[in-house]
Amino acid sequence: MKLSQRGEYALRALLELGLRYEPEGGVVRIQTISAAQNIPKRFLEQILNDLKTAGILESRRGVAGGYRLAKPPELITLAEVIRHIEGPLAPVGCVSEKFYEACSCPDEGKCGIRSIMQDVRNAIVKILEGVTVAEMCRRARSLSGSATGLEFII
Amino acid sequence: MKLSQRGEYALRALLELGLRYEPEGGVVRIQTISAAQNIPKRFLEQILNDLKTAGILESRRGVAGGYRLAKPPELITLAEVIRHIEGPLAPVGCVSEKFYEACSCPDEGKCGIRSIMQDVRNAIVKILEGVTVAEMCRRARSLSGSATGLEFII
DNA sequence: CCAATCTTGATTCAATTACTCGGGTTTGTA
DNA sequence: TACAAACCCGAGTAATTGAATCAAGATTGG
Repeated sequence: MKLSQRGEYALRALLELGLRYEPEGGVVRIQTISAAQNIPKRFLEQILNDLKTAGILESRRGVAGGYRLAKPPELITLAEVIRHIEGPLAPVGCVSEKFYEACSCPDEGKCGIRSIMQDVRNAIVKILEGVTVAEMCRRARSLSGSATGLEFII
Repeated sequence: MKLSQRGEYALRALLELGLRYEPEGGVVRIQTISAAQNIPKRFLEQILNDLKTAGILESRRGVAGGYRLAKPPELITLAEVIRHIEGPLAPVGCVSEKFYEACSCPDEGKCGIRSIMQDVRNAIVKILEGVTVAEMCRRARSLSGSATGLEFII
């Protein structure tokens, strides 16, 4: 029932990019994110690239290069991110909407477990589809009791 | 975010034992559960034994041996079962009540992700602590539209 | 040109998962 | 008292996944 390290790093990177996001703003270097969020740089490289192919991030190469959100943080849901990095949100394949997989039980239609896992899936999806990167940033700011959460970094 | 095969098998076995449970009833053979639920027998052996050490099942050895629930199905929650087989219900270690683990983020107290994962954990726990083996059996019976769900087996 | 940066694909290493096996111990029955 | 049917227990193993790491290559600003 756990999020992988990779998934957690992805969220942390997006939080960082969200906090630094401005509509017409620039790009943030991998190195910066890696240092701020304590994520192994080479591993983060992979993850950001992966988020880029998902259309969640965009990048600029070369000497002033880096990454930024490909769309406003209000439009990126955590469900979308986790689904791309981890796969299904559902605890068992047979209740997944986006990644359905049959299970080996005698009759899926009469499975008491399935019916419960359905509920679990719905609860998880409801939360993660309702929370955006913007909301995540809002919570981070409010917890740190500051305006941007970057006072000690800038 | 997924339940392991082992965890799923454990639930399926408990469903089977729940459907066959009577307060002063007898014991069910591994072979029977394995056949009914389509679970590799040797693997199931391990799992049932594990559930036994957790106090969820009890067993009888010898020629008329087998397993049964160690307590009435109304008293066995899915949360208890999954926690014993899988570990934490929480999607990240830093929001787990029973299996807390620090994460590598810069400040756990100010982490926007943590606050959201807290919500996810609570939603999952609320469901799984509220559902018992008895409820799982009730759902299975109601889905199969029969009294016991075992008409074709007995 | 060159140095900083992203890009890409391969590779490594360890842990976990999902089983499988061989032999042990217990127990009801004949 | 055999004996066979069951559970018990500890290893072992093959495949997969997870978490990085590495080495070049391509792009860009100055």
